[in-house]
Amino acid sequence: MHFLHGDVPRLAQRTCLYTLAPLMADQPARVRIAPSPTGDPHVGTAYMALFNKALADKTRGQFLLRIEDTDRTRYVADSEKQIFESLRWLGLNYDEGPDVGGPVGPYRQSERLPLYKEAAGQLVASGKAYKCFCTNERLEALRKIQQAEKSKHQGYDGLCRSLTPDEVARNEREGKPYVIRLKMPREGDIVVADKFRGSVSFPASDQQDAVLLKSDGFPTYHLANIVDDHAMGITHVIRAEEWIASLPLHHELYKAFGWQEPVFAHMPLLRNKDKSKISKRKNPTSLLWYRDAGFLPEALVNFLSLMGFSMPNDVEIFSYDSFLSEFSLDKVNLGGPVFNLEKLLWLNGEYLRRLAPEALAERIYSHVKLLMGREREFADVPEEEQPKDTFLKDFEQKRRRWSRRLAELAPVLMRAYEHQRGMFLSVMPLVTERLHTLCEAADYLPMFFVSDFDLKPEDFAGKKTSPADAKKALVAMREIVGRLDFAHSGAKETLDAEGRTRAEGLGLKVGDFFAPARVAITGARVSPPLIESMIVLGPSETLRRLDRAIALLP
RNA sequence: GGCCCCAUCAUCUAGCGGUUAGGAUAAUGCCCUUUCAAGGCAUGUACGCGGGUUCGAAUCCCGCUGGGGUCACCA
Repeated sequence: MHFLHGDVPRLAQRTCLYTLAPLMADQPARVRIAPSPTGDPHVGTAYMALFNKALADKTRGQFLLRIEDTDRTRYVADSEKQIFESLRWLGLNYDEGPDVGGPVGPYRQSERLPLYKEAAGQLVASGKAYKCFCTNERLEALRKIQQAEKSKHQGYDGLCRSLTPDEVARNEREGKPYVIRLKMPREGDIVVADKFRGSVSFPASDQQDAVLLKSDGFPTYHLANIVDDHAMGITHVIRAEEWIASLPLHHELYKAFGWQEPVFAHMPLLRNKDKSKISKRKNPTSLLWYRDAGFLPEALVNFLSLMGFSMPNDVEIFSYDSFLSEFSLDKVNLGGPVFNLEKLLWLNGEYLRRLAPEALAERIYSHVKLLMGREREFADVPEEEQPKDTFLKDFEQKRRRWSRRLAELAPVLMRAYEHQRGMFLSVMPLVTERLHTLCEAADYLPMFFVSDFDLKPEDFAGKKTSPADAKKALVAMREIVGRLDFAHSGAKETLDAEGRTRAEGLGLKVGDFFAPARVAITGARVSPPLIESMIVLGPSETLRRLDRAIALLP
């Protein structure tokens, strides 16, 4: 028998959790996300929303949205609305929330202020918390000293904890502002359960008496969070790993109130390329960015579910429903996943390619509509504001250019979709496999609806071919096209075969023969397939473009 | 720095004591090809290190190292 080290108690705890787990899995879970309306809706919020919602759906429970707007200094007016919209865009709908209501509302913390005040008062009355009159100056000075001394204990020293009732009363009479702090234990370890980790232990001596109620009467996150989670019947708190450090405080708060603590499950943090916590400077973090760039919501959700979770049999492309059928909290991988935009781009392309022409056309139409009138937003940005990462910088530049083009052409493209539906649909097969994002359609779609290319003779010359060669090829091509029956089912093969014959006759490589026509027809060297494009455009437009190019060349 | 978390290819990951360590993205090469894609095929690349436990460790334990998070009257 070997009973070594300290692993016996830990094992015992794990065993205990595991035996409880199956029982709990069948209970409907009430879960929530609690974002703050302080800026653009964050990709991390969507990530947490996904895993929370999955647990709710899996257990036939409820998923709620609560707005944590207790910080008046960081409040951003539009933010809340954008959170609603982004979650809806992603299909991560919530059962209860500020804009949909529910039985335990209000779902906005600024509307629940009396609750927190009362809760804090209750703790003061029961001796679990106390009023602290320390000034900001004192706190700052304290912090400075602690840092200078590299003191083991960082944080509030608990001075006001020992104030007599008389002193408290006098301070209050004098109108001194105060905060309410929780009395944290000072000895021993604080051990808290975490669904993924078994348990996490913190030395109590490292803890400080945290502020629960600010001097402006607003609660801190910690107080509001616990009061609301309890009042709203939250059973599982699935949140980001950055919250582990406040686990002891939350645990002590539940204890102080005498409430049952929810199951905590701390998910890994999404990371930048350098492994640091995902951030605006190093990665697009705004959900609005992903929508504007033309990512499909289902692809983004799929991608997010790949962060820390994987399906059986190496399946990587799957719907939310199939994700759900396999989902389980204990399949979550705890290593911090790097958010890899390149892979998301690939995945989005996969989704795009699986869309039927009608569906793709509709998505492109909606996307163009979304960008309409927003040209100025997509103006080039100065070098110093561009991302440092070369891949991202490059993509961002292209994305701005694409978005600008789509925004400019929005009226034309929307009219085309509405009034030339057949033509619009027949273009879809030609662009679909070239797309990774919807905005990339800017490179392939417009040529079918506008022909104002600004071309010069040099544009028709190749590496080894002259404008004169180009002219010869174009004239030959015009001849072929002029005779071609566009309506015939074999038109493509005919044109291809005749083109090859003529190329040989002219002593040109097949590629060099078709290249000038490509420029003439599509306005670019890189384009959708030439012959198919001509067929979609029809004989008169094709000839018009060829003639114009021929006229342009000497 | 204190405390806490984490650790399989460059990246996302499979693996839960016995595998030629699998898949995907990216990269490279070839094929297909009128451009660009998409697609097909192929190649290289990983169990951080050191101790245990065991007949046998990527898998279990400990230590180290590395990375990350957190140390507010912000969330």
